[in-house]
Amino acid sequence: MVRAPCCEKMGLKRGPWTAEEDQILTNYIQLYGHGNWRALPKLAGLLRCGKSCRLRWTNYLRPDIKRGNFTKEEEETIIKLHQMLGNRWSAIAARLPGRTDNEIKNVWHTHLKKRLLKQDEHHLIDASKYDQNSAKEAEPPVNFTTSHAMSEEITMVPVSPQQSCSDISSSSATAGGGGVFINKVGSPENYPQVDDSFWSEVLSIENSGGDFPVESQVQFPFSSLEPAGQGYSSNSMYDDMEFWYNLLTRSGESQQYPEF
DNA sequence: AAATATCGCAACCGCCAATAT
DNA sequence: AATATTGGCGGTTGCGATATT
Repeated sequence: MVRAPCCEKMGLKRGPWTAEEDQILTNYIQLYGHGNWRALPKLAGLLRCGKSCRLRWTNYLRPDIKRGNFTKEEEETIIKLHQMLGNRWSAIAARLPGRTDNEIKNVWHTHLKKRLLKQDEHHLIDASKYDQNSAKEAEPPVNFTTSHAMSEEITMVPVSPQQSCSDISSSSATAGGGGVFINKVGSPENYPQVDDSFWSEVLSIENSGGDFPVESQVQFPFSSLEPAGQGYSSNSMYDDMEFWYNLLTRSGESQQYPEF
């Protein structure tokens, strides 16, 4: 099937919105809602395509949008959620009231990603200093961690043994050969791992019904994450987002995230 | 002061899943 | 069941503002 273009280019305006257009769109939606985005511009008297109207509304005009700079707490939340969820901006935005996926995506690309890269470089430098200083005394295990789980950029960063303890606790790590190694990023098995106590608690909840309401019980969205023989169904009744949010919030109760 | 580079953000594009017919 | 339509998402681009040379 050949999909019709989103909007006829002929005669429809593109580019930045004027204050007048904003006003028309806002007034119309406040009066009639936005049942059908495709029909909306015609009904409202706007020379825009429906997609453009929807984007303008959801990213800018919606009354519940929080404007202004992101707080430190919001930035940290984005970083943590990005570690868990990768580039699922809408899922991240769902946990940041008043912030849009577009805004979060922009902040990530323009601020947070660069900041993390710089910090990774610092870690690299520190680690190399550590290696040089300690090489004469003993061979330290070469540890690696990454602060960009599931992102498009994979940065493998050697860390000192002391540092690795806290870092690895909230990252995806496997021990072996005298060192700790992070799994490759990008496949389900590389998603966040938490310690055994977390999983055993989850399993006990699942098996017993637990103290938590049904809605908040952790489910496994990926069959590859399911503990063997536990009888989990891959077609989870809850979506992935709920799973990761539960994982994040519950694991965060007892574990410290790495400092950024 | 002018030219150039970089940054930040709004908007667009193409794809896909969900829904309607 | 097949096809058409719509909404939503993530990636990318374009452009004005600001910094640097």
